[in-house]
Amino acid sequence: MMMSSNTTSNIADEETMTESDNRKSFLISSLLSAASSSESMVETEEDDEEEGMLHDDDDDEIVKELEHNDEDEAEENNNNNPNPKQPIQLTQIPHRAFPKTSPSSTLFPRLMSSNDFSYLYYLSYHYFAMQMSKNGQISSTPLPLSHPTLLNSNINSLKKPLKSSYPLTPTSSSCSSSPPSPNLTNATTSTSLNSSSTNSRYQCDGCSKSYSTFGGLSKHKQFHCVAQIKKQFQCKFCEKTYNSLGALKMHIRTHTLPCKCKICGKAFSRPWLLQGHVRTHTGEKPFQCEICCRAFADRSNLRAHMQTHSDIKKYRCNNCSKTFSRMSLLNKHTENCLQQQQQQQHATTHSSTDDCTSTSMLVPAAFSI
DNA sequence: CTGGGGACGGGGCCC
DNA sequence: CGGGCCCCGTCCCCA
Repeated sequence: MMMSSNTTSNIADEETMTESDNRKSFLISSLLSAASSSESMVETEEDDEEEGMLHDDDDDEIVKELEHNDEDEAEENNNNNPNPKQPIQLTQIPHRAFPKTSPSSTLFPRLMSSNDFSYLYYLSYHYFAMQMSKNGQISSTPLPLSHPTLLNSNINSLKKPLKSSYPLTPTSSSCSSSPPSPNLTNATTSTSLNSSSTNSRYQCDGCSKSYSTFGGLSKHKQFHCVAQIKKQFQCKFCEKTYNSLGALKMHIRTHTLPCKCKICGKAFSRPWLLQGHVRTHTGEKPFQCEICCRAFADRSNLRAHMQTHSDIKKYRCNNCSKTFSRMSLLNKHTENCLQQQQQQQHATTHSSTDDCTSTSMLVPAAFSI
């Protein structure tokens, strides 16, 4: 069994690596194609705010608890943006780098690992800087952290000290030539701003990192601030985290189990699970096998049953080519088959290298065909 | 031990 | 955004 899980994880790792490469290639191509349009690739501050305010009007009690601070932060974001029509022309461009409706948006939630986001944001920001440079608004060369504008800033006046070691340089100075004016009249905001007249900073209240622009802060909150992301999408009942609020809500149902059977009182996470359970009481079996006319209450069970009518079953042992209707049967078989194989190998040779054969053991026939 | 069925969980997609 | 549904998967039980 251990070997089975190991081989499975090996395969999964390989697939993950290739998927990761493909995603990066996809992202790069997306960015390059978007670069062909002068308005592309630039996320607006409005977009940042919009995505930062994911759940303002959410009336789900549980989610409210999870996000009880978000509304305040969102409001603060609004206050931090005193003049939406401020100079950064990019704010008027109603375009997001990764449109929600594009195929990339369906891929996007899978990219929520910190590495992917860092990579993604780095590329998008690079293009952002290039566009700004083309427009003559900023220098395309990021200022080093030792730039005089930073050295001269009164770091001590910050609510918390600026951590200059923060890896992503876009926060440091690239847009500092024309930052939107921080709302110094807002009490909450003003406490997190640098009082320096020329280097007002926007500070993340989650991790204390500060930024020269509101956009930089928004980007940080959206993509990099672990505290923010974790708070937005982590389940309060367990350690699971999700890339979207909808996925989190769906998961939370597995804890709250809102659907209860009126007959036996058993609770389920979703209505259709309850519906299937009720069939165990009523005896209803709406799914019938077209071959033997046997009826089933569960479609998945019918599907598994259909495998019994087929000579070629879905899951195949790559070692002995025997096929199975279910993965669990294949796993059981694999254990024994692997042990037999190892015994044979041990008997014939003292070679201990059997990784390759074991790796192919768990590949389902559906994937190997 | 093997094969199959029953019951159920959970992520994702579609409307 | 939520509900319904699909699909894949697991666990348990039994013949």
